[in-house]
Amino acid sequence: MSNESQELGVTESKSHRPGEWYAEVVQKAGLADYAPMGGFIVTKPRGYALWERLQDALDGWFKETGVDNVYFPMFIPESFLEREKDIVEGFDPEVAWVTHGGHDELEERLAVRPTSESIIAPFMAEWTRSHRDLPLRLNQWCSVVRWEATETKPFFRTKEFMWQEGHTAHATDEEAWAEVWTRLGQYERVYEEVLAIPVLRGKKPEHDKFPGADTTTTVEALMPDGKSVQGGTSHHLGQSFAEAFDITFVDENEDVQTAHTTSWGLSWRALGALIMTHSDDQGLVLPPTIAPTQVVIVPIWQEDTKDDVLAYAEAVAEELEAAGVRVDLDDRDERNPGFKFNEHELNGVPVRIEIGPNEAADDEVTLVHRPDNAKTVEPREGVAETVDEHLEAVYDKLYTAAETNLEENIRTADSPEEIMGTIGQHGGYVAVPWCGDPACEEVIKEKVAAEIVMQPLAEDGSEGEPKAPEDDDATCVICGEPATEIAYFAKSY
RNA sequence: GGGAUCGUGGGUUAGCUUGGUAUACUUCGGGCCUUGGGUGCCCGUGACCCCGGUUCAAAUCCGGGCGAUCCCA
Repeated sequence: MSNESQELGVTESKSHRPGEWYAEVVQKAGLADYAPMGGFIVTKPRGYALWERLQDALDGWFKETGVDNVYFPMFIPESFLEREKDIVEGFDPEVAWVTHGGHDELEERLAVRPTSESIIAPFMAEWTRSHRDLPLRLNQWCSVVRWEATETKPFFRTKEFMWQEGHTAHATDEEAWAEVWTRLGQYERVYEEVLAIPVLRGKKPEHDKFPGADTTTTVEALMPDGKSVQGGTSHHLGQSFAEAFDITFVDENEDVQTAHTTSWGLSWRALGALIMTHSDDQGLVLPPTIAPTQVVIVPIWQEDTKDDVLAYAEAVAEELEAAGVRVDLDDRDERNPGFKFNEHELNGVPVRIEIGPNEAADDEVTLVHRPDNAKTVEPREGVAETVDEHLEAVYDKLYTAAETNLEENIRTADSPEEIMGTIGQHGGYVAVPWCGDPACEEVIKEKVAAEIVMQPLAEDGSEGEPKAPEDDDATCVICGEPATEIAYFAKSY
């Protein structure tokens, strides 16, 4: 930075102080502000635009695969919430309650939804009469509130957060499983194809499932500081919700059957992962897939070249726009190019095109990649195609870097001490054979605040069995009993 | 759940130890200058987180709250 007193950009270091750095990027790149109440944020236009792109992608895939959008009230009567006991117990400590309407106390208090199973399920029950009504696939885009006392972080953990929650009912267990895998696959896809973040897919250990679920599956992303983020979850709810809320149907043989249900959700925590994964000490870095502006053109002129340069730049902008590129021509007169470079870097525009008298004279454009400042001079001819190639190259750079980080940070261990030592030293995942006893996890958790975040699955299309260790005689690294499962330990957000 | 640090114009910050008129940069508005990495000049707007206490007097000292960040469980 040429002038230390000008702190328009990011001043914190990602590697040394990730917490402060993250907070600064979020604010200075104009993604969000802190709200007056602790734990809430105000999502600004550029931040919300990211959410909208993610939403567009997922929503399109949902609709292609038989899901209809709906909207249920944000308030849930207490009596509804109580119908599924695991939900009550699971969410009780973090439910926000409405007790008054105007000046009058309500007869029955209303929960601000922490999740909507208990208000959607009764309606699914009403709407499901025969096997012909199934499968029933509903989704809603909304916010939910979980009044956690723990420390909050914009997008990663806020008391109110935006998400989508899908709720489905099926005639058979197999169909419900197929649903669980479809949605988990779509979550994996949104991370890998839109956010440029590779993920691990697996299941949560039994004691860490969604309240009331039979199985909770998850995609986990590894952050550069070595902590794991639960990127999205897809739950097989078995028949417990269907029983509690009476979701039954008459089958082909005129017998009454209980449905099998699923639910699945992905929140704006995905944006937290996005920001954390790719951004650097210059500010935000975004993959072109999700960047509100994919290309910024910065014209560089002298007094006598201004008209020519601008005309040339405008023509390039128009051509790109016509080709469907989200392009912005930054022709502000009151800023010099250096200022603009810095500003667009802070905001995470993936590709910059510099156009000055030299480019205009030689029928060229200069392209610069945001992640690594790689500079290329390309011919003006066919600029739209060239830009597409560069956008793809930027995506690949980001994905490859994240993939390398993930691959290099999955380790193994032969003892509890080694698990703790490895996580303490490197962070990341430590994969070990595990007997399945939560007490063994507790041993690690107490000492280093790392837990089992994920267990790889035996195979897709299965019923969520965890993958077994390759060695048939494997023993639990912690207690020495026979181990039939593999567990990934990590610190988590 | 426990501990630590911090809170001054929109952003960054000086002042706080030793109480007395609040410093500068930047942004923003206006004017001039002109442009290959935060350019230069002039003018203007704009702040002591909240509540209470001590005091003639509080940004400063004390207590409580709220908020932020970090560390540990």
